[in-house]
Amino acid sequence: MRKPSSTNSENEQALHNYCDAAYTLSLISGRWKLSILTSIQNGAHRFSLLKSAVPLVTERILAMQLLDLEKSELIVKFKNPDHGRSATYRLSGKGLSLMPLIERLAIWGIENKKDS
Amino acid sequence: MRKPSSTNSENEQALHNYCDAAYTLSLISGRWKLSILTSIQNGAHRFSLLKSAVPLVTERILAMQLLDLEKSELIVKFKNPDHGRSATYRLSGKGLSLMPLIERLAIWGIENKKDS
DNA sequence: CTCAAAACTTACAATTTTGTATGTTGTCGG
DNA sequence: CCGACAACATACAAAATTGTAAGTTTTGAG
Repeated sequence: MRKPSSTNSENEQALHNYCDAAYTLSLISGRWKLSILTSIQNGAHRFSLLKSAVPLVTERILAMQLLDLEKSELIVKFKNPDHGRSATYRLSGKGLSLMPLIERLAIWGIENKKDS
Repeated sequence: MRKPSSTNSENEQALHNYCDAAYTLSLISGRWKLSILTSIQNGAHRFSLLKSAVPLVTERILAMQLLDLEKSELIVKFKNPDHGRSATYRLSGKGLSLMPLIERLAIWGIENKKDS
């Protein structure tokens, strides 16, 4: 779905090469990703659980974001070989190591959210 | 440029109400914002300085992101009343308080960037 | 005074993300 | 065996972001 050669994606690459924070940010930016990560951490390990843990997300978007997170290696998908269609999602070590940072983002948000 | 009533923006609002980290993230997501913030911190206080401090950014996008950051109150724009067209950009208190978090994002990025 | 540069603005196009609707495939309870 | 449900996939549309090109004011140097 992404063009490998467009000014847009080339700029993104270049940015990630000199701005490490922007690289990290890119892994977690995506409408529902933070909510998904915290939901998984809170025990929602299955697709249907995540669907209700993350209000308003649609199945398509949820599947996409899960795939992204998996590609970024923040989560791991375990397929149960017995049951063809049944997987569980868990945070990877990488994902876990990111959670304290996300927690700090949340704290900052609470303290600085505008009242408007 | 944003539709006030679209599923997209309504979802964003709802998300920010229950996920504080996502709120914070939304203030700094935007292709060049992190690079702009760190450049300002490093002394690039003028438009033209930022233009060269942030490689590849175009004037239009730079102006947009600066406006966004100003609206989010992460930076402050000081207009020199003597000179009509001359402003300086500084980090606000809010912006400054976010910098340590951005630094941690960068550290995580360095440690976890894939070698691929 | 004149010309170049700074600091934008405007109109437009390409790219990317998000959402809607519907279809598919396997599994499980009864 | 059968319909319901979980866990996706596909085709499409809407919205949002990013980039391109060019124009507009000041202003400062010469």
